[in-house]
Amino acid sequence: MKIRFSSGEEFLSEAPVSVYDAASAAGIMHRDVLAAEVNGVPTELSTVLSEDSEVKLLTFEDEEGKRIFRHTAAHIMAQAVKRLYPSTKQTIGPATDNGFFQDFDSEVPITNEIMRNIEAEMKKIVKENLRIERIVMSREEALEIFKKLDEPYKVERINEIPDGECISLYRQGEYIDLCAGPHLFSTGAVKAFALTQCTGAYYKGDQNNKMLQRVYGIAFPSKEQLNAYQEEQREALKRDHNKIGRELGYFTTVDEIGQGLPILMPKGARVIQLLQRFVEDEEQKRGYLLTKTPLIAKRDLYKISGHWDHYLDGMFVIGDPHDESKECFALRPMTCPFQYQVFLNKKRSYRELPMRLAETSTLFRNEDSGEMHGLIRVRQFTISEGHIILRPEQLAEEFKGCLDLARYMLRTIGLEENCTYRFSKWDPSRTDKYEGTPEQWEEAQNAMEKLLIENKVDYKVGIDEAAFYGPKLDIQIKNVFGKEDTLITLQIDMLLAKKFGMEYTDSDNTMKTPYIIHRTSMGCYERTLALLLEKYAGALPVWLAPTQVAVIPVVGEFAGYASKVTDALKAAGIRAELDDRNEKLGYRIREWQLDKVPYMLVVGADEQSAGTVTARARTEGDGGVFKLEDFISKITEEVKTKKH
RNA sequence: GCUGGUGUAGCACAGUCGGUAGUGCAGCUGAUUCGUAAUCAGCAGGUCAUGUGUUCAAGUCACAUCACCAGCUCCA
Repeated sequence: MKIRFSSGEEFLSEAPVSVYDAASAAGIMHRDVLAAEVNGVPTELSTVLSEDSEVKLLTFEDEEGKRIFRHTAAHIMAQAVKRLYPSTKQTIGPATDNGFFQDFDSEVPITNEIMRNIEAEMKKIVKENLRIERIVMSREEALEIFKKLDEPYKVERINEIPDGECISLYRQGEYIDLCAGPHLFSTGAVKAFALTQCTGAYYKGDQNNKMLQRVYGIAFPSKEQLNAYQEEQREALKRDHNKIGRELGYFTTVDEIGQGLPILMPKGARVIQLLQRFVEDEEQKRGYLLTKTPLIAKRDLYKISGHWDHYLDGMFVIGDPHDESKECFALRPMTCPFQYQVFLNKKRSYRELPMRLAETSTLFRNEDSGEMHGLIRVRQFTISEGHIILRPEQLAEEFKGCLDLARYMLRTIGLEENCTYRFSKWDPSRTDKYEGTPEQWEEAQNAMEKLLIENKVDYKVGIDEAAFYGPKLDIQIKNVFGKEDTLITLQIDMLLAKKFGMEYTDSDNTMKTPYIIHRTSMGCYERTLALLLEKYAGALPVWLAPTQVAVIPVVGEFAGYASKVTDALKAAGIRAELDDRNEKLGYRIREWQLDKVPYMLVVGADEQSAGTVTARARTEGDGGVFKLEDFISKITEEVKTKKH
C-alpha cells in the first residue's frame, strides 16, 4: 500500500503501519506534529493505516491541529478534577475558538481557589506524560463502564448515539472518557495552559435544565505562545468601551435610573448626533421618507402585529396586560407596526412602491437583568430603523439597495472589515416561536438565499436566529471579549403586511399584498458607538471626534491669539476647545493626549507673529506648522472625506 | 432569569482582632507664565451602594434589596 504525505513524501509498506511510524520512516516526523488528517479525516498519530492513504500531518498552526490540542487539554482538566473531586460528574468538554472548556456537575461551585488547585493537578498530569489510548467498544460495554463509574451524563450520551455509529473511549492513565476524539499522542505535549474563568452554564444550553459548573481554559504548545496570547488579551481589554467610554466621559450609569439605561454624556451624545445626521442625510439621498411615530401604543396594535403573542415578556407594559376591561399600553419594542400606519393612511397604488420609510427610532425592550452590557445591550436604544414596502418583483433591487447602504455605512465608519454575515433562518421544529407556514418560510428563505448568492455575500447560516416574521441577514461583529452581536440586520417579511391589511392596487387593477423589508442602515447608535470606541480605542476619526482640536497657548500671554484661533476654527464648523489653564504646557498636552483628541494646536510668540499654528497630531506625520487657513482647510477636508 | 465575583471621595486604591475613615490623582482658592508626559502651597470632598438585624460598639459580622463585571440563557 502507498501512503502519500501532503508535503510530497511517499512511503510504501507491506504491512499495516501507524501514521506515526509511517511519518517517521518517511523522515518527516518532528516534535511539533500533534495529529494527522487521513484522507481528510482528522485522527491521531497512532491510527493504523491498512490501505492507500493521503496523510497530512497537523501542527498547532493548523486549525484542526489547534482544535485537537485544546480538546486534549480539556481532557487533562477533566482528569485533574476527577482526581481532586471524585464525586464531580463529567459532561462535555470541547475546544472553542480560543481555548477549551469543561462542564461539570459539582455539588460545590468551582471558585478561583479551586481553579488554581485544578491547574496544579493538570501540571502534574502533563508532567506524567500519559499515553492517550483510543478504545472502540459496543454500546453495552460502554454503558457498563460508565454506569460503574457513576457518570450519568455519559450514560445518557451513549444512549443518544445513533445505531451504527462508532462508540469510542479515550484513556489516559487512570482516567477514561467517552469521546469521539481525536486526541494527541500523550498529555506531555500540552506544555503551556491556564484556566481563565469559572462560571455557570445550563446543561445542553437549555435554561430549564440544571446549571452546571463550567471552567474555561487556554492551552498552547509553548510558554511563549501562552504569554503572547495573554498579553494580547490584556491589550484588547484596554479597548473595552465599557471602561474607556466611562473614563473618557462618553456615558455613565446611575443606580437610581436602573439597569440598561445609560446616560449619554455630552461626548457620547455628540458622536451619536453626528452618526444620526449622516444616516438621515444619506437615506434622504437614497429616496427614503422620514417618519416620526409614537413611542407607545395600546395593546391592540401589538396584538395585530403578533408582538403581544410572541414578545410580551420583552415589553414594558403600562397597566395590567391581562385585564381586558381596562386600557393597556406598552412601550414599543419595534417600529414596524407604527410605521406601517403611514402606508395604511390611504389607498395605495403600485406606482408608489417601493415606499422607503426611515425613522430614527427609540425602542424599549425589557431584557432579563443579566443581559445588559455597557452600551452594547441596553433597555432603551435608538436605531436607524426603516421599512421598505414593495411589490414582490422589486425585492431583488431593494434588498441590494439595503445591502449597499449598510456596507457603505460600515465602510465609512471603518467597521466593515470587522463584520461577518449570518443568514438567520427559522427552526422548523419550533413552530410556536414563529408566525407563518413552513411553505411561507421556505419561500422567504429561498428568496433571501438567492439574493445573498447574487450579491456575493459570504455568509454563515444561523438556525433558529430568524425574526418571528421572517428570515434575516445579520451583520455580526465581535466585541473585545470575543462576544458576537448583531450590528445591522436586513429582514424579508412576507407575513406582516397581510396581518395589517396592507394592500396596493396593481397595474391590472387588482389588490395585492406587498412584501416588506425591515432594515437598519447603521444599527442602533449606542451599540455602534460602543464598537467604534473599541475599534479605535477611544481615538475616534476626526469627523466623529467630540473635540477635534484643542488650542493650547504656550503661556497665558498668548491666550488672546489662541482664543482668536479657536474662534476661527469654530466659525469654520470645527469642534475646537481653548485650553488656557494656568498649567504647565507639557501637563496640558498630556491631558489632551489622554483624551485622545485628534489635533492640538500649540501657539506662542512664533505663531502669533506669523499667523500660523503648530499642530501636534494624534497620528504620526499629520502634524506640523500650518497657516491657520491651511489648517482649517485640512480639517475640513478630513471631515468631508470622513477620513479614518 | 441562572452561576460566580464586585461595591469605601469624580478616578485608582488602603483600612489589621468589630472601637466611629485614609493615600495618590482629579476638583476648588491663591501664587507661578514655563515650548511638548506632571510648578508650589492651602482648602474642600464620604449616611463606607441601600435597608434590616446581631452587638455596648458595624466599612468590617448576618440577611434582604439595588447596581456593576464575566459567563450561561436570551437578543439589535
